[in-house]
Amino acid sequence: MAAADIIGDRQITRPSGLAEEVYRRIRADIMSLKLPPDTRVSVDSLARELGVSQTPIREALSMLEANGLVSKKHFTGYATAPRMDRAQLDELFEFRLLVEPHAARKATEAMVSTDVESLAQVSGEHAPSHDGFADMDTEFHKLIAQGAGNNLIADSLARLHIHVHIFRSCFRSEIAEEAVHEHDAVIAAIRARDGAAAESAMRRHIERSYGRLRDFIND
Amino acid sequence: MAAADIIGDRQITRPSGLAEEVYRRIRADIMSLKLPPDTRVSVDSLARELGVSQTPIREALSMLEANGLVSKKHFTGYATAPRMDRAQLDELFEFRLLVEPHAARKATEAMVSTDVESLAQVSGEHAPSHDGFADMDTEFHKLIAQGAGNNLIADSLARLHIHVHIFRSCFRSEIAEEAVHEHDAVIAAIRARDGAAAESAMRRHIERSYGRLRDFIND
DNA sequence: GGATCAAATATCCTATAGGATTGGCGGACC
DNA sequence: GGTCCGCCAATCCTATAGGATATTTGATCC
Repeated sequence: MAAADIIGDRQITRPSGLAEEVYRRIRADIMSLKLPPDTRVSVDSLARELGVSQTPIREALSMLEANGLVSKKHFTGYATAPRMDRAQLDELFEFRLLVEPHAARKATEAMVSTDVESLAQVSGEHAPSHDGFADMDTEFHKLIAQGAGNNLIADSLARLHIHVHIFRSCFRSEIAEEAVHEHDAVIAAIRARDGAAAESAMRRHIERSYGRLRDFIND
Repeated sequence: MAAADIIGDRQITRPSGLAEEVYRRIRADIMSLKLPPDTRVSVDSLARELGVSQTPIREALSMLEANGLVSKKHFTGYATAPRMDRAQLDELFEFRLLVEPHAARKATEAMVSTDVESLAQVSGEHAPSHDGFADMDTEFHKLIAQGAGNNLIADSLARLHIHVHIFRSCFRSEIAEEAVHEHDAVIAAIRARDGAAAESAMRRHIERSYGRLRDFIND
């Protein structure tokens, strides 16, 4: 967000620090499954590959570790977090079910019309590809969380949503159609300024999403 | 927890990594207000003070930054996070009010009797000092969150509770008495296996806690 | 006296070299 | 054939030197 006003592709300057840039890069690689779950990540290799020193790599990996995307074992190295098992999926959706419906209700009261327009823009049939839907889904939930006006909630959900994204990508689930309809139901309720309806529509969406993902796992 | 079987005081070995040890140390200094909010933190000074190289200091500070306890400004250095303002306090307690009553209800159903015993042990008049109450309060909420059996919830609340601790320490509030009674009400409800009562007792506790802290701030 | 500009300092950021430790591999032994 | 032991490679951890930048201080000018 701070380094958004770069014109060209060149590294004109690094106004926001090199470690953060590395952080974004590695996080993107994890989310795109270029670094699959439970994979060793070497500091040396990354330093050579990205053409930077080891220090920013270490800082980036430390931040990723604090966010639960990689884990460190002493004198052994870093590794991407293993794919979520059944218990973790349950915990994650219990949490989402607790927080996101409340956020939807509050967003209904707090969002101004321009916010609702932005929200409507990340729904619909615009991007039928898998990655396109994933990005739209991420943006949809992010906008609602931000619309609720609570940064703590928005940050917590963003952190968790990364793991949902990875899990879903692992199985290349093609379930965009239903989810888009459920998103639209939430948007319609917000448009109608019906907080209770938005809350229950979001609850229904998350429950259904949970059901769709749960089928992929049996542990 | 991993380095619990050390016999002597000597540094026999560091099984859990040096960066993590530095992390704990700095976090402890922040929580004890030895590093007050909005204070510059120099990497060089810390390296000299703790007698270690800069690398583990940087890793520790990166982790602290990811947890919101310090912030980094490019080419300027690290600084401890400023004290919470009114808006952040509101957000934090909205979040707690959303999550902790639910955790209390679930813990009522999930905790076994030995867990309840542990819980009862961190209440009462054992430690009337300010720091003693703070530690007991931290432990109380941690045990309930863990008792609910959801690590995500427990971790999120633990992360937030640090900020509550700092805020409270800034004002040296002497409000132990009421809070202990409220804690006891929660414990009694859990003992009676009354989930609804535990939930409402926890909600009442957090609302009251919010009211006590809100008085200190006027922004 | 207040404001502006330039030099100095302190700090971070990067890069490289060397020491310490873990995990895996091959061979010897029972 | 199974098990144990020593060696090797990979990796992390530490230390130090040098370049770049923001903040501060002081002098000069209006």
